[in-house]
Amino acid sequence: MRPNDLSEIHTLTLFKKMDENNFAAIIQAAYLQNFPAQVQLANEGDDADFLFFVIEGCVELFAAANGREATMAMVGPSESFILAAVLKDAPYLMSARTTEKSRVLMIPAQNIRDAFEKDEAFARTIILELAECYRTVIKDYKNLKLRTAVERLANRLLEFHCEQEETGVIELPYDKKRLAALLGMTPENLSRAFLTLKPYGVIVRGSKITLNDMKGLITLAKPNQLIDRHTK
Amino acid sequence: MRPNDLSEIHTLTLFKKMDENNFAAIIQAAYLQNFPAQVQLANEGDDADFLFFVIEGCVELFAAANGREATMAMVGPSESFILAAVLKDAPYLMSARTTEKSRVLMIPAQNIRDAFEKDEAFARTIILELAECYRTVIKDYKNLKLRTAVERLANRLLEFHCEQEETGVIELPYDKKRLAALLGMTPENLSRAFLTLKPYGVIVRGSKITLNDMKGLITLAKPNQLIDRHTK
DNA sequence: CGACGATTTGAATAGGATCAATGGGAGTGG
DNA sequence: CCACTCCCATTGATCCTATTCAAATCGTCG
Repeated sequence: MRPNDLSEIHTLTLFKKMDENNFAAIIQAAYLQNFPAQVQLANEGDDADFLFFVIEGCVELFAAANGREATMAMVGPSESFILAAVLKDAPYLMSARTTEKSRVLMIPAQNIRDAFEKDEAFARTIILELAECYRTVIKDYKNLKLRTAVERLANRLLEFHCEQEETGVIELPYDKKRLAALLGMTPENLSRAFLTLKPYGVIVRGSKITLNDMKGLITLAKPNQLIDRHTK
Repeated sequence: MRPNDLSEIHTLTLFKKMDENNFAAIIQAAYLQNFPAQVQLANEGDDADFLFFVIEGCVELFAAANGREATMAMVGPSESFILAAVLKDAPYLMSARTTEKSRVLMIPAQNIRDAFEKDEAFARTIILELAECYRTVIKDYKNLKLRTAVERLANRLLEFHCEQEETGVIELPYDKKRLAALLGMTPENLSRAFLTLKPYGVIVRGSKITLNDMKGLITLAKPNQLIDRHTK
């Protein structure tokens, strides 16, 4: 592992306040790997062998049952995934795959559990991280239960806008197929939802989306602090 | 607070391994109250003032937006709710109301946060509790995304059956309106879903449900360890 | 008994899903 | 550089599920 990588990893929320020795032990056991797109990193139902962090790139969390598949979340740089399974030493509830070329940190689950036994500060940090993850899922769940497909799309566009430069132009961070799955609809339906948003100043050209009527779009979307990540 | 109540509370997962002094401090600050049905205990958006435990009865967690309302979960005896908001000192993401006469333990949020700072064993217990809550929501989310309404109902019936005596007869623990909301459908649709299950041996009489064809029902429901609470 | 809310049933509608077919880029190989 | 191919995305048509609105029925509690 290069020193550069190491210092970057040390700035991850989960490790910031960690005791140096424990951090060193974890790093020693960890793998930092580059993966191409479409590599499956974890498989629903398997025992939790690793805790993962996306360092660069993007990972899709998904689940399958009854011949259907659903995208549960997209994980971006500096975010971890499947922390709960690792802590509980339980099977993964979701599978994970890269959606693009990605650099991923993998820490053996046992090392995480050891550290959490030994290192009090680490345990407290984990709590806050877990609590945040929990609240995020609750928000996603509310989003799905309380909004129509078009509303979900509108709010997602507003989130992308906030995450990016707020220039009025968005670049979709992954393809529309995945966006559709994430929003809980089919690709066909996503296309139609974009059409529905046209009167609200939403212009689609490939993966570039232009928002010409923020006010109108916001009126339609009714973003909500208790559902959406972005504050406004 | 009566000694009986006290010992019962001490057996709650969260407090079992807690240091006696810290436990005493928390109990001293706590309120154990009886509420009639339909009392709202927490309000979405308010700051988290209390951590709640249902001791007896039942509490509905719900959320509202855009003129719609969604039931998120039902909380039964010995279970806590809104732990994450309390730990993060953040606004509640859900509201809570009793659905029947209930006995509820309320612990001021600050006392929980203090204990979590001081008591290492408590902090570790909280992690496992939080991780479990997290996994539960993920399961609920998968349930909603991967199953049709009828499948959700069938699996819920199987869960009730496991929670109760497995005698082939279920007593619904709350009214059908709420069951429908929990399953993400309208009451009308729930009625129709019950009709759909008739060929699978599901007989409805008021709040009593008879399951005459477990095998058939299970074939339809396809219960799944990675979604449902009951194991089989 | 009467009133009210809960539940069921019926009919019409809307929102999404599915199936089928077409258009459009991005990458490959000549 | 261009043609080809493949996959993604769009569009159209149809189907199906679930919601909505309306009305009847059932049950429970005063």
